[in-house]
Amino acid sequence: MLSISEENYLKTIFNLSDSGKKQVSTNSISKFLKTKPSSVTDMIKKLTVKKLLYHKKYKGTNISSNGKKLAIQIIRKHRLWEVFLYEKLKFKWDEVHKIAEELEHISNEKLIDKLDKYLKYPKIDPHGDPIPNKDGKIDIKQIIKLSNLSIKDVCIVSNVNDEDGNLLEYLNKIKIHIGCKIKVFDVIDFDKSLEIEIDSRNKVFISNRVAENILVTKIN
Amino acid sequence: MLSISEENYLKTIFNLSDSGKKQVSTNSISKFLKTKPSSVTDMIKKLTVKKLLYHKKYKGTNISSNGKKLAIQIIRKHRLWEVFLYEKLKFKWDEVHKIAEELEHISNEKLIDKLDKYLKYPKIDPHGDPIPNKDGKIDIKQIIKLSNLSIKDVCIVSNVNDEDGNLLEYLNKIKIHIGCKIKVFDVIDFDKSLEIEIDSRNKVFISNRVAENILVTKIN
DNA sequence: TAAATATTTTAGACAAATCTAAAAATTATT
DNA sequence: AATAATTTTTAGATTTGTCTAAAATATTTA
Repeated sequence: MLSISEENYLKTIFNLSDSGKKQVSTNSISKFLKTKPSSVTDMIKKLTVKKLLYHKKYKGTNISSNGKKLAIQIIRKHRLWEVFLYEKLKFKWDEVHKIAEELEHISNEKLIDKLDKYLKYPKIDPHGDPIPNKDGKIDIKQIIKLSNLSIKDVCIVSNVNDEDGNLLEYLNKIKIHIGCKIKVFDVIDFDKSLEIEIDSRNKVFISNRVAENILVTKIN
Repeated sequence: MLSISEENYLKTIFNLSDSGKKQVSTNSISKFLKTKPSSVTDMIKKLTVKKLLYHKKYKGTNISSNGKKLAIQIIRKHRLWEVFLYEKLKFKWDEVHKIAEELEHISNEKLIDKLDKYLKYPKIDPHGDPIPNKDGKIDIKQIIKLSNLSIKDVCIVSNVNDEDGNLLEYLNKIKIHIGCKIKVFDVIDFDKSLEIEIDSRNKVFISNRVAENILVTKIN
């Protein structure tokens, strides 16, 4: 069993290391967690003894495969709770993270399994981030243009072309933002414009030109 | 803001004092929380400084009105989470307490308000205990005989006459147990027998004699 | 490459929540 | 009422996670 502090360090190191690929510096961890570098060194020592990290003095830290497994399970819990808060309790997209930071440390495997089932095994959280399954497997999210989707496809907006102020203004008006869910209702053959529904609420038509500037991840 | 430990002590003292009526001994707290009496003394000192308890050396502890308010809010959170776990996640009646012990310490007022709304403002938890409302008010639960209810009444079993083994065996067979929900579908004029539905599942008839030996709290 | 700067670690301190052992106060027993 | 038993408190120690200040190491710059 890990303490809440240990879990937070592990999760941070996993994230900062780009899912375990890169080394992480003591300073970057301390900046992210708003603790002092000396506290980070202490915790790194502890987690290294527990074989969750690799560490060589002055050389940065790597997460071990055991550490990775644990970190992924914490992230899984975090994202499942986010879905619950957003979909069931109707929290705003930007309110869920803070609360999920607390809920993610509740440790009860059955609870998470049942929550997962209750939410119908969601693949992504309200921010569009993928939810690892029980075995820690993460569906690689492939980012594609909204214009590439077909009828009945559902996706989450992961990015928009932010070079054009007019486009941003327009997207804001029709309430398309990063993290929102879009369902394609129709693709008009004539001009490849799309009839879409945004966040299960407003249905609008958008031109192919606009759809090309919205990057999404498919979720069905 | 209270720590998890402080919250647990406060809740325990509130419960052991019979909702703030009686004095609580150091030993009884230590027995309940499985800590040493010396640890209890330390915590009592701390909570007394915070004006949540009254305490005179060697004379036992009383909860203050501020302490009572906080304790009731913790109990509210606990019981609302129990309803969520039981009704939505389909946990068993006897599994919810342990998990709610963790969830009750999540501190976010909006979360509890939204959870309350989502659960449709339940008045009792799966054990039949009343859920305080946002203002800390608790509907006094009046324990009556099941035989006193009328058509469409809904209740929670709070007690059964356990002097008769045959009765217990029968109740077990038709799955009536403490904490289960019973809806009265019909009252037969002829012999005052009842047609009831148990836990939204099995519908059965029971005699007036049986209904007189089941104590319940009305919840509608 | 030597000096300056930045990063990381060590050493020692502190607060919170617990513990053990012993002292003080209360309650029960003879 | 004196003694025994129990309860409660105090005193001092321990663990966890943090901190500051200083030392050690690494990196950058002139």
